[in-house]
Amino acid sequence: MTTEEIILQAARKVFREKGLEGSRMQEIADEAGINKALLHYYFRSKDKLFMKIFSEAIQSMLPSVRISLQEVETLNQFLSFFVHEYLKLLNELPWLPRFILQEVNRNPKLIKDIMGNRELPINEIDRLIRRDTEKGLIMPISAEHLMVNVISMIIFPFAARPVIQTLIFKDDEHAYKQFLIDRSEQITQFVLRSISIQSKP
Amino acid sequence: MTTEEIILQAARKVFREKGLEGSRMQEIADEAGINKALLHYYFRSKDKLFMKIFSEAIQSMLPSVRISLQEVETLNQFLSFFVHEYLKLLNELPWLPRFILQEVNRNPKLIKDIMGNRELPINEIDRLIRRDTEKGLIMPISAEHLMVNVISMIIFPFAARPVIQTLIFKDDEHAYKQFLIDRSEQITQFVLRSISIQSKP
DNA sequence: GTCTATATGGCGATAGAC
DNA sequence: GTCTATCGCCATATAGAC
Repeated sequence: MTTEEIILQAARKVFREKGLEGSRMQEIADEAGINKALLHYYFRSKDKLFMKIFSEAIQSMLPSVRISLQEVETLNQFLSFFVHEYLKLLNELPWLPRFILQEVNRNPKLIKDIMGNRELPINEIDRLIRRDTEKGLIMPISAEHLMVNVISMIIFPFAARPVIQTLIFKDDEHAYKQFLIDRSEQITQFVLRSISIQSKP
Repeated sequence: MTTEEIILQAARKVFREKGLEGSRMQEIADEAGINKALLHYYFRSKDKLFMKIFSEAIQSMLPSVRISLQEVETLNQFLSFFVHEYLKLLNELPWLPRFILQEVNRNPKLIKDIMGNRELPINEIDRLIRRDTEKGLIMPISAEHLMVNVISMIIFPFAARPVIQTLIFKDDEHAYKQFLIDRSEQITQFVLRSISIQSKP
């Protein structure tokens, strides 16, 4: 492994845990087992090194919605797929929402700089909704509110884990882990029940 | 207004926007129109001043759930009330979720120190659910998942405003404000449709 | 490329005059 | 109580030997 890659790995770990302002170049150097000056030799400044790590994170946070939209027939299929895939990602990278929100809130320009032209294909989702509404499969609903609802339920428990764990689970870590395991199933059911036209006994 | 209150007001503004590590004592002093040394005269240290501001914020974030639980007959009533009251609070203090999450994620001990024994009355909500389930009014659902769903949908658009505004609303601020106005109605409908037993044409 | 040593600046905090 | 001046520390960044 090259020195550059060793530095990046150390920087990832430290920046994730402490953010830009909370991290020290010395700590990154220690983590990488090298000297502080080498960091500047490879990346010129702390800000430049941070931006490398941060844009990596943003990239992995933008899920392949487009792909899933193309493979899908109904809104229900799309939503099940979206929830499942997104939660799979977050279970592998549970620190992602915290890291991104922390830095973006401190410096909102970061989003535009990095995300560039990416955005959620609201129009296509809206088309799916209307098609299924006309077929009598689902109730009409605003695409924006629907997607914000779904995304909120997926991400928030990761973004606010310490608060939720204390406030709702009385700091029972095991209960919280089980909660996260059930989450995919629970969100999907919750959303589909809300938009579906049902007639249950 | 006393000097102490002037300082507190300046500190609120600066800490809210930049967090503990992002704020400078000099900036607070400038904002208050006084000298840096006076801050230390009144509050000894930056940390002590910050904790004053932060615990204020936490207190206002804990809504009067208990009160609304006592005034309520059915789960539907409770949820409508809860969503409405919470969003009313956040519309007055939209910076609250960002501020709290930012600091809590950096230092998770803060929650326990400040919130002390407070927690969401999950057991009472669970009792409400079971009562209405037996009456055939609603479907059975986990109280934890239900409340996390509701809280997520309420808070997340405030906690992640910059991201959502860019990703979903293409930075159209007017559209985002209208979205927030509709939010209370939309969340309530979304939740009640999901848990209710319906038979619609 | 990698190190040691040092420059440079900024910040929290304190001393002490008024 | 409020100010000016300054201490002491720590963090980023650079100079320069190897």
